[in-house]
Amino acid sequence: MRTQASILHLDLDAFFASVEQRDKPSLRGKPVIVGGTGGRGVVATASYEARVFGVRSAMSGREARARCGHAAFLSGRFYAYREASNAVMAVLRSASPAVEPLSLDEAFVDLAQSENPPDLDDLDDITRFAEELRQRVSEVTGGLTASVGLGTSKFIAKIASELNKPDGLTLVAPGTEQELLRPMRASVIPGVGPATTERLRRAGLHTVADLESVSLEELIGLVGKAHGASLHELCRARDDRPVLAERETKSVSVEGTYETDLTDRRLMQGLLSKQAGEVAARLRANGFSGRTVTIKVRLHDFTTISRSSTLDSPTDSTSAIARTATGLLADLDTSGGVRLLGVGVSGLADWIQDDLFGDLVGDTDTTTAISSDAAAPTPIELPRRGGAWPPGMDVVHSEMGRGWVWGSGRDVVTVRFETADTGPGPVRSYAISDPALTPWKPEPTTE
DNA sequence: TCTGGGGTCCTAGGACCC
DNA sequence: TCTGGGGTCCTAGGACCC
Repeated sequence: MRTQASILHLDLDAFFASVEQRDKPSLRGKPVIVGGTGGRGVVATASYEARVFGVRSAMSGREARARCGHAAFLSGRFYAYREASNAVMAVLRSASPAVEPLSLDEAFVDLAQSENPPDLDDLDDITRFAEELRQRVSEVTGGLTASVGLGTSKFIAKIASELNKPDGLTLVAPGTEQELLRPMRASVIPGVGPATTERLRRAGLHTVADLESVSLEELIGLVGKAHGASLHELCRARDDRPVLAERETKSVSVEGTYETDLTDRRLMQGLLSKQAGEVAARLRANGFSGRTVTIKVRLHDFTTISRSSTLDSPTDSTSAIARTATGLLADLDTSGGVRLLGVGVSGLADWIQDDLFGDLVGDTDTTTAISSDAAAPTPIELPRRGGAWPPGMDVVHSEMGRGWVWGSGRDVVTVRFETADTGPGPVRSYAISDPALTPWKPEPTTE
C-alpha cells in the first residue's frame, strides 16, 4: 500500500450534457438530457438541472420524459465529446505519463510517476497541483468542470472524487481511509452492483464495516472466489492496483436495439451482416483480427442469448464474420420477436492471416501478413484515393482511415494505420503477392 | 412498448491432451 | 484394467462499469 496520496481520479461533471451547454448557450442553466430520444433509448447523461427532477443515467427515455418533459432531449454529438476528452487527457498526460482513461470522461493519474511531481509528502502541495490541473482542464475545454479525488489507491481516489461533486476536489489523507469507508454502503465498492448488494443484504451485510467483520471464506461462499477475495481486500481499503497507461483491446462489437421487434429472418440476417461489416472495418482500422465471432440476440421478453464460434485463424473480413454470424443465428428460435442484435469479435491478434484485403478486392487473396513489427523509417502519408496507390489499394486507404507508409521494398509494404477513434495502430508489414501490384514504391506526399 | 452501447471479468461445464 | 489427476481451450451466461 502506498503511504502517499499519489493517485488522482478525475471525473468530468455531467460530461455530455455540459458539452452541449457549452456549445449552445441557450441550453445553459436549463435541464439537458443526452440520450433517451428513441422509443427504446436510455439517458446517457443528465445535466444537474435535470437531475433535480430525478433524471438519472441509464433511466429509460420514457421515464425521463415523464419526470422532466421540458428538458432538451439530445441524441448526442460524440465527435465533440471525443474532442473534449482528448484535450482533457492531454492535460493529464502533461502532468504524468501514467494516465489510465476509464471512459471519455474519467481517468486515473499516477502522480508518483510524474516527471515534475508535487511534493507527495505535502498534502497542500498535492492539492495545489490538482487544483492547477482542474484549472487547465477548464481552460482547454472551454469551461467544462471536473471533480477530482486524491488518495493512496485507485479505490480511494475514485471515492474521493464523488465526495464533492460537481466542480470539487477531495483529498483523503493517508491513514484516514478506513474511517472514511466504514460507514459507507457496501455498494461503494467497485464490483458491488445490484445483484451482489442483494446477496450481501440477505446475509445482513450493509456497510463496508459489516464486510470487514466477515471472514474471507464466508465472503467467498457468498459471492465467489475472485469477487470475494477482492471484496475482502477493498473493504479494508487495501488496493494496490497500478495505474495502467495502456490497456489491450480484447474484443470489438456492434449492437443495436430496434424500435419494434424483428420477426423477419431475412431482415435479421441483413442487419447482422451490416453489423459484421462495421465490426470488420473497425478491426481493420485498428490493425486487429480475431478468431471468435459472437452474436448477441435479445428476445422480446429481454432474455439475452449469445452464440459464438471460433475459427481456425483470425479474420478481419466482412464476409467471414457475416457468414459466421448468420450461421449462428440460423440455430436460434426467434419466432417471438427480437429487440436487439449484435455481432462481436474476440480472441484478437494483431496480425492477419491470408485474406487481409480479401473483402476489398473481391475476396481474392493478394496479400499476406508477414510480420507484426518493423523498423520505422521516416513516416510518409498514404496517398489519397486515386493517388499513387496501385489499383485496388486506394480502397484500402479509405476503408482504413489515415495511415502512414513506414517503408517499402520490392514486394513488401510496411504501414501504420491510425483513426480518429483510436490513434495509431501497430506497425505492420505486408507482402504483396499480386504481380499487378509490384514493383511498387509509394511516393511521399505532403500534408 | 420499462430496460442503450461498448466493453471487461468471472464462473462453470465439457472436450481434449498428457 | 481402473482410477485420477492437471492444464488448456471453448462455450454460454451473468455481473458489472461508464
